[in-house]
Amino acid sequence: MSVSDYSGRAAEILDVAEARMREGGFEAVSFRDIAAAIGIKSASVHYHFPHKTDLGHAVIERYQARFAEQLGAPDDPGESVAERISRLCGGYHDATLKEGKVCLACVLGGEALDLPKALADRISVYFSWLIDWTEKAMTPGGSDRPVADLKAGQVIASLQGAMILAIATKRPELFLETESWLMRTVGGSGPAAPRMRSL
Amino acid sequence: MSVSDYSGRAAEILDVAEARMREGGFEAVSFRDIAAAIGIKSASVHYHFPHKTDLGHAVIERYQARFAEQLGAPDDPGESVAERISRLCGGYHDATLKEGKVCLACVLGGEALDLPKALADRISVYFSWLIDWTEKAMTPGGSDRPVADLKAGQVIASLQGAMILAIATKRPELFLETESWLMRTVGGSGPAAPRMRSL
DNA sequence: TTTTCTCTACCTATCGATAGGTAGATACAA
DNA sequence: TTGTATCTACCTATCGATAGGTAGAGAAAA
Repeated sequence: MSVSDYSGRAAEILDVAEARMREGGFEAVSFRDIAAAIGIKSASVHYHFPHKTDLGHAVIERYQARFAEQLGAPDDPGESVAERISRLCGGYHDATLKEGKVCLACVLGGEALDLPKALADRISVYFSWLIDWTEKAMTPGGSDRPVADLKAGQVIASLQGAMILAIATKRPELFLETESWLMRTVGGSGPAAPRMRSL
Repeated sequence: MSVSDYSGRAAEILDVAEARMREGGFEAVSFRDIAAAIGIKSASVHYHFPHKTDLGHAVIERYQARFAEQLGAPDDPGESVAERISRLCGGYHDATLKEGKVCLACVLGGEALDLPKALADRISVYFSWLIDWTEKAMTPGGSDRPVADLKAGQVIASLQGAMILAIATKRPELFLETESWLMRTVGGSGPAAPRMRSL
């Protein structure tokens, strides 16, 4: 049982908090909003998450755990680089085009300088973890150096930046062009044929 | 006299508002904060900018005008692509490493879904303008198609994303690797030799 | 005298947070 | 089986702080 397994009310609260956070950042989350959305009182939200920082921290923690599960292992030798990068892009793709929202870390990263220190630190950890995953994912099994003349940080930066542009301008092609470019550039040289996702 | 020429109190107010906005987004700006920072009363801020949306709009307007001046013409035939892209990167470079803050559009873009409509629309216009500038800048004089297998939107997305990563993780190299990659990839094939900025 | 700017003195709404209480379930001993 | 205790999951009511915004007076320059 991980620290990020929530059920019942607590999970409902985190769902609403995460959605609000991805729309307007940490300051856009309010105990009253959450309570009203669920149909309880704000004091009950405080029962589950005493301080706002606790709530924010739990949201990020669960978010990363869920994404990690979705991404899977970055170093499974039975898998091609293309398959891994396809899963990475898929996460961003769904967030941008299906959910129509920017990813959590993107919003919080933008306002990191104004976040409670605990949250700013947690976001920093999230980014480092994701870059680390991507670097491993870009390294083909049996090799010791990543594919492509592109660092893992650049891959993540491209996805995040494209996501913001696409959402803010309501022009999904601004994300799609980055996604297909990444699949060509980073995912194109794995041992297995790139299995393109349906776009 | 442009709409973005402000002086005296109004300019002071915009300076503080812009700084706060770049740290914590639109919601982090408050009339009381601004007034206290300058040494006047919040009602006086309302005199210059009646509503918060007016203030936000003026900040973006002035921000774009200043950046446009810094970028110069994207189609001066006497200039290489490298020189133009170098100026573009330079703007982001200074914001990230000298000012230590994410750029304005980046923060506001992240919370675009929660912004007053007038501001969300204005940010969208800003992004479209910047992508347009970059597309022109990537097209060498006398040619009709851009240099490099990279669209203008991807260049901006990379810069913005790298900026967020660098600030949120306090790892400037995450920005620098994108900057030098862009100079190699996009700026490297202009008629004049790429004049590298001091990094 | 009119315009420009800043002031004092408010307003209402909302924020995160706390105190204190309660209904219901569970557990355990007499 | 009854009485006591404890825990969970909420509740109402309220706190001080802060948000954006307004009315009207005062000062100073044109």
